[in-house]
Amino acid sequence: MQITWVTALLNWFQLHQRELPWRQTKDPYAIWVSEIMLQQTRVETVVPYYRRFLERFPTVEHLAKAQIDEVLKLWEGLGYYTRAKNLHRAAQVIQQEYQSVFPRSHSEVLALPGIGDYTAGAIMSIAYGQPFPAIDGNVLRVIARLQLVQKDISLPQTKTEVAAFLKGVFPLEQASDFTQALMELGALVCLPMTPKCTLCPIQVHCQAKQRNMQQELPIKSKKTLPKREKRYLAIIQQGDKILMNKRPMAGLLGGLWEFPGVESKNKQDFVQNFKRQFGLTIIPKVHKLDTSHVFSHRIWEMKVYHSELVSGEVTTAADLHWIPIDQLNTIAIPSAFQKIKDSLLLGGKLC
DNA sequence: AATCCGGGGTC
DNA sequence: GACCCAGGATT
Repeated sequence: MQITWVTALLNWFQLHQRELPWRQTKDPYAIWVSEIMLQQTRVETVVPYYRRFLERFPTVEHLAKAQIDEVLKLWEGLGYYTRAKNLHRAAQVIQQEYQSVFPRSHSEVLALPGIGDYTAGAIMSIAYGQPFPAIDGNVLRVIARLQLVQKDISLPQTKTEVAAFLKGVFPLEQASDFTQALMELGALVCLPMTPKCTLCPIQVHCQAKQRNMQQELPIKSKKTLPKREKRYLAIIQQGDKILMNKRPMAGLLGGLWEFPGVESKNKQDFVQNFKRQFGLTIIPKVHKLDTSHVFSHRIWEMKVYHSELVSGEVTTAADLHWIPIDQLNTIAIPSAFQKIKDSLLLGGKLC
């Protein structure tokens, strides 16, 4: 009996898997938290966030009763902040609908906010040992090469076909290891640009390698280029305090804090838009610094002005607060503004 | 099916 | 710079 590629992969995983904090548990809550953090985010980035999060919120109930602001603070710098909000909401659903016991069925897990096909499959297989495939970027790449999938992997249909293929080969007694092994192979060996085929445990089964097409696969359509946005920011100080705006919960960087700013063409436009957005009349005084921040679909080119507050009534659209400078580290500020915050802290009060 | 939603590592 | 990463929700 010839050894199957599934067995070869599982054997390789036993020998070469990394020691990761979420591999020391089968607690579905802990697995869930790790999978949400790992969405579009590298393992090394996640590890310290994961440890802090599980220490602060060791169970669903701890998370369910937390304030969203504290959850966002723990998520600060990790990005895709909707993940944190959905995690929090789902914890409350689990508390109320399931008496704080993490649901066991695929349909119930899939119905939780923030859990899609991938994460549902990952939880079902990794935590519960059930044969549901978890198809992420790693798995799509591995299978595209193994099976010579020459369709665009960003098409939903391609994912459906990969799911059907995986269901047909799923090892029923080792569902957890199989799911993790596929992703681990993609992360350590079957790399996007320069796959390490000589180290690959399933190289003899790989159709792409047989044809020397590893570099061409998978096929992925190009994403649209990010839009450039000119953004003017106001640093407004009164004594030891600085005026900060809490962004609306929905949308970009929702619920996080910013130095109040507006998209504007030029300095005059800045003052006008600022008045419209925040209800405050300001005079930009000192051009402190220029900085840019790249998002997936947007580039902010920011001009930062120390500004004088003249007058105004705060609009309901804004959520402005005077924050003591030594308490800036207690609110959730996204990476886009960290350079500005640092320059403020270094520069002291009168800059 | 297309678009929005972050941030950081790598080459 | 370009590419990618343990994707999901919305329209």
